[in-house]
Amino acid sequence: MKSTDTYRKIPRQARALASVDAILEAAAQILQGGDGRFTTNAVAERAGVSIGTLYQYFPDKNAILIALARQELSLTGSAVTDSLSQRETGCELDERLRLAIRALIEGFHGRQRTRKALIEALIANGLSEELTRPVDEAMQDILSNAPRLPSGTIPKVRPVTAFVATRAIVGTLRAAIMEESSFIGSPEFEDELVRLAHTLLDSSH
Amino acid sequence: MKSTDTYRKIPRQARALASVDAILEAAAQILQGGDGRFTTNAVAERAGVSIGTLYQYFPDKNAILIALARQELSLTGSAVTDSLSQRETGCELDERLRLAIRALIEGFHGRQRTRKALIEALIANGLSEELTRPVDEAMQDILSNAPRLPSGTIPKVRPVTAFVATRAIVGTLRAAIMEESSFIGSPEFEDELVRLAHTLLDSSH
Amino acid sequence: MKSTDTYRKIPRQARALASVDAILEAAAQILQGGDGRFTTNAVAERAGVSIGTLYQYFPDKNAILIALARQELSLTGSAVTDSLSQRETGCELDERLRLAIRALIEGFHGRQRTRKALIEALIANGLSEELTRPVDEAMQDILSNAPRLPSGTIPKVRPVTAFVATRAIVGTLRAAIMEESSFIGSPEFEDELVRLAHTLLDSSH
Amino acid sequence: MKSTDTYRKIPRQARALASVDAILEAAAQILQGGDGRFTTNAVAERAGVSIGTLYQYFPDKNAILIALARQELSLTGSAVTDSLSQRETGCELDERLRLAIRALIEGFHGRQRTRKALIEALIANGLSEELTRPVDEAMQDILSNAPRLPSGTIPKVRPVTAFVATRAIVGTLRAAIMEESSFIGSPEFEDELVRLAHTLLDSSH
DNA sequence: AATGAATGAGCATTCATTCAT
DNA sequence: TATGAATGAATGCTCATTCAT
Repeated sequence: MKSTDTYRKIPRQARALASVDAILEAAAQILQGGDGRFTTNAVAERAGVSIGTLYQYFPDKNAILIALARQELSLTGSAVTDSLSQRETGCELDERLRLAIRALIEGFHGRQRTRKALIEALIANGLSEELTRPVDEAMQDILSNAPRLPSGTIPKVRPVTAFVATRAIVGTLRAAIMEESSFIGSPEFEDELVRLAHTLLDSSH
Repeated sequence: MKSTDTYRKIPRQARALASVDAILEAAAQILQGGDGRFTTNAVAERAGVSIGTLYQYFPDKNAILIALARQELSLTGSAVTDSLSQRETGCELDERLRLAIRALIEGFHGRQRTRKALIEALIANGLSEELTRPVDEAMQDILSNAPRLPSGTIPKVRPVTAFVATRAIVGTLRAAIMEESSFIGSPEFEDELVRLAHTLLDSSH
Repeated sequence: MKSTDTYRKIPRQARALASVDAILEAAAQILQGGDGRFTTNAVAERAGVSIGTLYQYFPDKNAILIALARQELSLTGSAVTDSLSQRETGCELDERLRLAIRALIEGFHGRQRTRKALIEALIANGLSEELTRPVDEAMQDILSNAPRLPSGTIPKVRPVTAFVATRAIVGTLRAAIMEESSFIGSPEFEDELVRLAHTLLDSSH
Repeated sequence: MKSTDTYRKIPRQARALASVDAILEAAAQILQGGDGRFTTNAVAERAGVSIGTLYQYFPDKNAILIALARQELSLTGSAVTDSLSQRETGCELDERLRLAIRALIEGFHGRQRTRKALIEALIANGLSEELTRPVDEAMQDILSNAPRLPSGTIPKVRPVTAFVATRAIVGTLRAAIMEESSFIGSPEFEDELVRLAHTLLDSSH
């Protein structure tokens, strides 16, 4: 039922690349539509591609979902770790943290309806781990490569703490998306999340 | 698309009540099974009841899911608000908060696999709001009936803060369940959540 | 599939009669409603009677339909033949014919929606002969007991002619009902049908 | 409830056309069979086609019925109007009328059992208007394009008259089919209908 | 007699996937 | 490579009818 390989064949030619892109874009659009119409045939049709071609590049329906999820969420993870691993001297810890949170919010912000549908679709197809994995990886990354405190010491963060902190933040963001909350764009929302994030670092005291 | 009424007819005879219970129990078991076998026919069969009987009490498939969700999660919400609204003199704020968190964790704790599957099924069937609603109601409840601070003043909690706080806690719990994390039973987990919860009350400073 | 006996048991007690009446009335009402909700359970419920009781008096669903059809259409046939067989001297043939047509129209006129639904239901349940039979019987009746012409001779009407004449008239009425035509109440409509009926008698020239 | 579009997709390949034909032919045969077995699965099976293929070309069960009805009755309407609109000089009015009636009868004549079942099926599925529509259109056509009288004047036919005339004729034909009457093939039957039809034209006197 | 809970065969429809062209 | 016709297992749901109470 689960597809381990995302792509059936690596598309080499320009034409093939265009097809894959069209398929993913079509998938995103249909997801955005919101009606329960996310079928392989519908995706192919919207992509202007035959259903046969679709199956040339994706072994099954889930593969499309996974590919789309990776595309949509990859920025997110890297943006956060990038922000956190910045080592420019002038950059205060507080500021770096805020930037990371901001990157995270922005990552989740765009194409909100698509993301909501994507999350639902992933879960509906038994691929919820596909959602938690990147979060966990980011967390591991942060833990092993944590930003130094002003004192220069590396904070010792317990696994539980890390778990709760990451899930709390991502869970809040996910809830905001799923409930189509208008908070998500506001500065107060960012403030609250930053405050939440401090929990992570303050726990080492 | 959505089923507003959970039950089609109120069961009067003992026989009927037994049927409804059997159906819900069968639903829980099948969900627990984890295969994508949650079909009305499968539920009826496992309940030892005909498909017709099933539909005598539930207007459609979703209604079963909703009824099960309410049964499984109702304790949760009320347990929390009960804990929070305790006004025994000797009971410190900290203690009350901890009790509320504990109630929440315990509500989510039992039958973990069933709950995970239930959550997935609710989302897969477009009923994700059924998950957020009780949380939101609890939040409203807390907001309008907040525990007094030691000083005797009622803390003014902004909506954003309340939103973030509730979603952070529930999001963490949900993640713990979905990832089948072993943290969920540990005291440290509870500690971390309590610390998180303080964020809500401390925001009025 | 077809029910030859309309009633399972002849209701003797007042209570039983009331039940039967209630059931037929409920059936008529539901038919009138027009939504495809004509189910035995729905009829029983509307009649304020249990489904078991319904089956005490009607062997199957079709029996209800047939009983209702006979009740609704019996007047029609007899009214026509009554009109046609009047032998009062002062009554001109033309006048008698008009009265017969009028009786027919009036028979079809009331409870138009119910009749339409009844016709549809009868056909849908393979009971279309239940509709044609009374017409045919009336025709036989007329043929063997035709009104005398002014000259005192009995007109010789060929079977084909009788067939066409009766079907033309009833067919027109039925169409008017099925199409919910507003013509059905107008005097011109009556005039036209009378003219049509003359075909029958004039054919013997 | 009603299917406005008869076809879901227009068949392009020869294979597809063959499928559609097979489905319609199978539908006709099953209808002819007379058992209440007109199910989509039965049609597909008899057509030697998978149920999926059936639904590729027909949006729902009713669409099959409608398509079949149009195929079976289309000739009818056009044949009549063709006959009526003939303007060859040598052709008398009487003759043209007779030809029209003959076309109508022939249209209804063939495959009598299929037609009976088709009519029943249309009505049973709430598509009775599908039966009256072509008649009404033909009537409108005749009204606006009536054959000239010998005198050269265009007869003014009142709507009621047209209604009664068309319904009388079609109603008679329908009755003949539904009752499986043997009259339908006889010359006398045609004569009677022609006489009936004269009613329409003679009404302008 | 009346009740109403239970039954289950049966049906319309969907959609991921294949494969001949 | 691309196409799209074909597949068919699978599913949600209805409703006439029975029978224990």
